[in-house]
Amino acid sequence: MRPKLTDVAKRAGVSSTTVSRVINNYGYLSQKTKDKVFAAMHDLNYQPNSLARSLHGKSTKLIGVIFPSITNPFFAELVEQIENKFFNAGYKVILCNSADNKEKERAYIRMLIANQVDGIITGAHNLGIDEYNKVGLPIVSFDRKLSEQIPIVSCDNYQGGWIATEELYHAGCKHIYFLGSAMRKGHPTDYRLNGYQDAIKKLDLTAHVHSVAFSESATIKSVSIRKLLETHNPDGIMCTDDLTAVLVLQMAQKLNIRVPQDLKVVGFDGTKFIQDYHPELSTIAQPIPDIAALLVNLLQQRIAEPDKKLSQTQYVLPVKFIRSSSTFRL
Amino acid sequence: MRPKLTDVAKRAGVSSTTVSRVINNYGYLSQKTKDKVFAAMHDLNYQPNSLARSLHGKSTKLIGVIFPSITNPFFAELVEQIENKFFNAGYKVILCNSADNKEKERAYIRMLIANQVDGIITGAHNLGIDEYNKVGLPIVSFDRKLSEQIPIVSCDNYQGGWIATEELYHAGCKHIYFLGSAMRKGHPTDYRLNGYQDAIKKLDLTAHVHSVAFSESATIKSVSIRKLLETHNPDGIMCTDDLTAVLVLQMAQKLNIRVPQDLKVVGFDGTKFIQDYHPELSTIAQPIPDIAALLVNLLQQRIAEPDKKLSQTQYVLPVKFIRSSSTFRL
DNA sequence: CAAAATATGTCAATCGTTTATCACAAAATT
DNA sequence: AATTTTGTGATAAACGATTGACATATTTTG
Repeated sequence: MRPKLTDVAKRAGVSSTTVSRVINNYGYLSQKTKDKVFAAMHDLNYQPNSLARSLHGKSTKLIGVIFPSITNPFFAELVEQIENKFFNAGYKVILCNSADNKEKERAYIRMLIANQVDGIITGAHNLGIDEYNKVGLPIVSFDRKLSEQIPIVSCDNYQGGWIATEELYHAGCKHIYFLGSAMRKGHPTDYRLNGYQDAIKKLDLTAHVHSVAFSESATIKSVSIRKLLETHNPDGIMCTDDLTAVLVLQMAQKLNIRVPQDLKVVGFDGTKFIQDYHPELSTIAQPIPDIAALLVNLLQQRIAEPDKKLSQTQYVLPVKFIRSSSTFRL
Repeated sequence: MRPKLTDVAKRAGVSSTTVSRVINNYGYLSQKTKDKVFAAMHDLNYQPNSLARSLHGKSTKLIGVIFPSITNPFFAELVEQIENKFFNAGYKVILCNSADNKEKERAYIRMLIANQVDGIITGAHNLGIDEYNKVGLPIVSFDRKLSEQIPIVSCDNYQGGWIATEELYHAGCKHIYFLGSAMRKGHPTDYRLNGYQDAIKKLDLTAHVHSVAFSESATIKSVSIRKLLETHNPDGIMCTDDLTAVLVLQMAQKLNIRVPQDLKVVGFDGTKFIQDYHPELSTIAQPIPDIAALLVNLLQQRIAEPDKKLSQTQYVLPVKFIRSSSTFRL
């Protein structure tokens, strides 16, 4: 059996009250007693049972982090940074992969509530606003409006769409296509689409929106991309994410379309992973470390003062264009 | 305040004992009472406090999953599958990224113990055997021997190293290099190296081991790879992981070395990610779904019967060679 | 119709820790 | 020498749910 507080007390030859005082560092304590107690804790390899502490009222220091998946490098990097920052702040992260599944997301939220987490960061987008509203816990959302009470952090998706389009134009493209999941109401890619559309209008070009669901497999996406490349004649494509952009580059090579001469491609996300392993791709980079830091800070604030009125509900962080050889001949 | 059991009882007009009986489904219960209680639970959006339940003796249904990082697609896919399987079995996963940091790993283990997790799956390799031995919890290890009491699951690393070498040889290579992190005692890549060395010996070739630390950044690895390609003259390289292999392909292209004509490359891991986004890479594929399933099953067994003698301590799963255009001209 | 099975309630102990209250010394300060 | 500060202990009530013991209905069954 795991040692408990009374075992430590016995071993140290003090009362259990004293041990608790040492652990929680309150009241009057002599250095001598502290040392004795710490020694006993060490000898027994004692860890206070956090269930019991939390049950009494102390917070659990547990955070639920819900994202659709972690196999997408963007989410992986974001989640890893979030996890790291929370670890440094003494929190533990329960990983929840919602897998774009409404039921799973709902089940996760129930589970998180049951486990008395201190707060939730969610980057999943399946549930309705009302469901999130009645959670009754500090929540911070990534990239999607959930309710008036829930702060949202995102990059400047609109600006990203705009810049990508403009960059393609300045690189000489006249037939610029938008490729990605379009028209899922409230979805962040919508803003990227808006940015694209407005830029196209300003540039006096025609908009071409080619839709592929974000959740489709790479193979299916590739088929759709092949069709796009073969039947239409794009000279520029802005993709709503880097992985789709990589598939475009792949297909272009297969079809002997020269990049960037005949076709220019811009991605979106700009993970460290893509920069390392697909340095040829021009992309709109989201500031992942900043996003993670802000999400974590905001949630900690909400935890500290749950009832404080939100001074701001939207936090939009700037994106950065990374120019590389998929748009620009070096 | 979150509703508690007594609130449900009050609302349903029954005793708290009855509510508990409904929740835990024991004793005699009429359908009518059950319905009333469920309705009350639903109305109040009640979730039993799992801290209290666990404190009483019920298990926490929490599992600690420790891996160095999740930005590596291999770990991401493995962790995602592990998380999924545990979710389906009613467990929650606490994500622990050890970041190849001994102190962090130690801190995580203490934290997991304090949180009364039911068990741990670890794919991190920093701590000594004795530290893992005194954890006193069901543990299953991925790819590394931790102690006699801890089952290990891994793919057949030796066989993988052997096959990769043989495939390069049969594709015509005479100067086959081993590229990866070598010589970290007890590390899984050692077995891959052994496989390589034994195959080289059997084929009457000379072994060339080029070492790059797994943990180095992509840029530093690339510098090392450039040197390898420029100063030695490999016509075949077996890499200890796919990402390193991708860097080799990148550098080969930059140096105008034709693949597979002048240089053939084999990776290791064979994630879905690499197959989708680097289909040109030949690789030794680890059976990720099987590994995940086995890890989860074994841990569940250990949790169910912690004192049962281990019938087997090593589980080695077969690897599969995936032939593609980095070794074979299509 | 008596006995057994079913259905619900009351009460109290328990899990391991926190924390408040009271008590009592010993040490430090007036 | 009297008072305050400091250090420690004993006791008990929480936290929220579980569970066993026991009591008491109501329904079913032979």
